[in-house]
Amino acid sequence: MRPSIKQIASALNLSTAAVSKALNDYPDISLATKKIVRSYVKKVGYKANIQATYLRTQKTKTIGVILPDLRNLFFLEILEGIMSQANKNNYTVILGHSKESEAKEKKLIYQFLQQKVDGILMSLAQDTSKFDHLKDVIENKTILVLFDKLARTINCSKVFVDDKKGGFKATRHLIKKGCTKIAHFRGDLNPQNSIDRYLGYREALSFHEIKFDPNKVLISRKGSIREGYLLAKKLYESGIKIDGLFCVTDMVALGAIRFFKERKINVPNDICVIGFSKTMVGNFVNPSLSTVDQKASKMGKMAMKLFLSEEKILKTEKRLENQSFQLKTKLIKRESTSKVS
Amino acid sequence: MRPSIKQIASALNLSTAAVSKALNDYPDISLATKKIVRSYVKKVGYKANIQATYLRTQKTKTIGVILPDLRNLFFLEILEGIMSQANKNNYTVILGHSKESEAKEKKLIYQFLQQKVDGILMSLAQDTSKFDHLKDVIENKTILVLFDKLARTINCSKVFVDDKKGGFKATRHLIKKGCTKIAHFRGDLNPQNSIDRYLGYREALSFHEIKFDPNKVLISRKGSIREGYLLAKKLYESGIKIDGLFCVTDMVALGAIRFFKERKINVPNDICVIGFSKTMVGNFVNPSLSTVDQKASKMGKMAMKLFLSEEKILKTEKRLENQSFQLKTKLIKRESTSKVS
DNA sequence: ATAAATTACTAAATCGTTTTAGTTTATCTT
DNA sequence: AAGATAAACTAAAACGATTTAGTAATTTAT
Repeated sequence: MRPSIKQIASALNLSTAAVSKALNDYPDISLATKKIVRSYVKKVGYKANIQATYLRTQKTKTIGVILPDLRNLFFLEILEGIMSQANKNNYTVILGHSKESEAKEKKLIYQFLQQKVDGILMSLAQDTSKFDHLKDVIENKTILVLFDKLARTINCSKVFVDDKKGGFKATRHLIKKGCTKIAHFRGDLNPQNSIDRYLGYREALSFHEIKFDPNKVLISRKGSIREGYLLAKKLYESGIKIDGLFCVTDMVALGAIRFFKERKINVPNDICVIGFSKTMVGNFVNPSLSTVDQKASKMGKMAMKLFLSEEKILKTEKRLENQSFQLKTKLIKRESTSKVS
Repeated sequence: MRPSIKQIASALNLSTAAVSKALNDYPDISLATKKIVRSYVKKVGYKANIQATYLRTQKTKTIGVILPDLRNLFFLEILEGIMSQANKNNYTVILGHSKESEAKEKKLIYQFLQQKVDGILMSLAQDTSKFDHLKDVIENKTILVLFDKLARTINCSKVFVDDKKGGFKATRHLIKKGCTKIAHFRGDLNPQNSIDRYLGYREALSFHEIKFDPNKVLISRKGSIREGYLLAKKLYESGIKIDGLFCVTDMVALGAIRFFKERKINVPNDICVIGFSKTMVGNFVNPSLSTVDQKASKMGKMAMKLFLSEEKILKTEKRLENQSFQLKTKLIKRESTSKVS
């Protein structure tokens, strides 16, 4: 077992206070003593007990991260971004998996608050509609940073992508490729992201004076490959002709492409397809999938940075002060839209 | 802020001891008092401060998980398995990302020990060659469970897959499909997994009386798509003819397939290709990739279960007692080997 | 009726730190 | 030389729980 401060103190004939102060570089300890303490501590491999430290300082140097879907590479890249920053700043990361459920999300938040994390970084679950648990976080003087799926009305730090602009870019790209009959498989009505992507789609159409046709917009609730397949089938069987398709996620796009392949409809020559999110898979499929990069890793990094800056303010001014950061999307052109127009 | 036991005690005109005992169901507290305490606690939403509890009990109800690669879906499924079990048993999960580096792995372990986790569940980094840090875990009376990439010499609980049998199954599958000139892109010489898969490959060959040809075995160090591509190219340009290929990972297989496509070599008709791991991507590519399922999610669950059982033993008998669990692999037949033989 | 046993608590120590308020010794003023 | 100042510590309380040992009050046994 590792020694405690008490044992170190008695070994060096000092008080525990002196040892603690030496380690925390207090000015009322002589340099000589500090050196003795430091070298001894190094020798025996002492590390402060975090739990004990917390009890006095109320700081755990720990953050909680809640992700709605662990099988989604987008969130994993965000996680990677958060972790690399956390590591750099010596923070420990507690992970929670809400599985897109509001109830689980709530439970995790209370677990994290009980663990006395210094902050919670999270993306909301698909079906989260009430925000009381988020308010509780703030009331507990715990820093809250939302990323990707967020609640506009909650007063906390936020990192998000310009989904509308992203939807605009994706659609414009299809138009530039010569598509004129462009369908959109949008996400559910609830999270702002899918609404914004849809709005970007509409804006691009009207900007290029293409008439909007509500029959060309279908809703994907779960954003799965299977749903993409079924929506493509539904559209095809309804007899509506299209030459371009913008999907709310890469998964939906992959499903649609699978259907088109089965019907010998050539992508991109007959129909150009573009997704959203830059999931890793998009690069391996055939044809490779054009998409809109949400800069997941950067999003994670920014989330952690916002936390750190808020933590700094909290330390000195004893109040939470949040800020938002909007990331720019980037169009990724690949084979699924590589038609020569 | 949440109330402490002290505040609850004074509100109910009891001692802190009585409240604590009531909450922990001690027999020397009357049922009446227990009921009063419990209902009051529920009303004000009291939760024990974990850090304070730890200081006395030395139990944090926290485990640390170290993964070598966050972008690898295999590990993420394991993580998912661990997390679901952890959640069910009210354990908190601290996540660490070693990025396949021994140094990072070491640092994480010491961080986790400092956090006083009850156990560490991990898969070793690619370049881990010394195991002193693992021994330190055990010496600290912290439970250690290794999964997937493990160290045979370390005396701790282990969950692993029968890689040799898996390699055997994959190779036998190719043979059954009529392949006779079967190449193998094996992993590095270091982790046991790739050695075992290779041994399975050899065993299947000799079992079916196919002569082993060392020229048909190439080494992939990083297991990346790019490497798979380059190895396929190298083999092709060396003039060695093959009709079957077993790759150490799905990624390597995808790279190889990409090369074959470029050269208009048909998979599976000219060459059957099979990977290993059942990465999610394999299902989306064209042709879909045959592979060997390592049951990642189950592996995670088992790892957590081994931890829990060890924890139980530790509690009563004050000593670590470990056990191992070997998972069976499962052959996944898909298009990349669907040749009619 | 009195001693013994049981019930239902409380006091206080403890876990490992940090930090406030002293305290001792040495040094500086004047 | 006496008081003020500074330097370098120490004692002890505090954080929020748990737990051991002890103590009243009540019940049981003889």
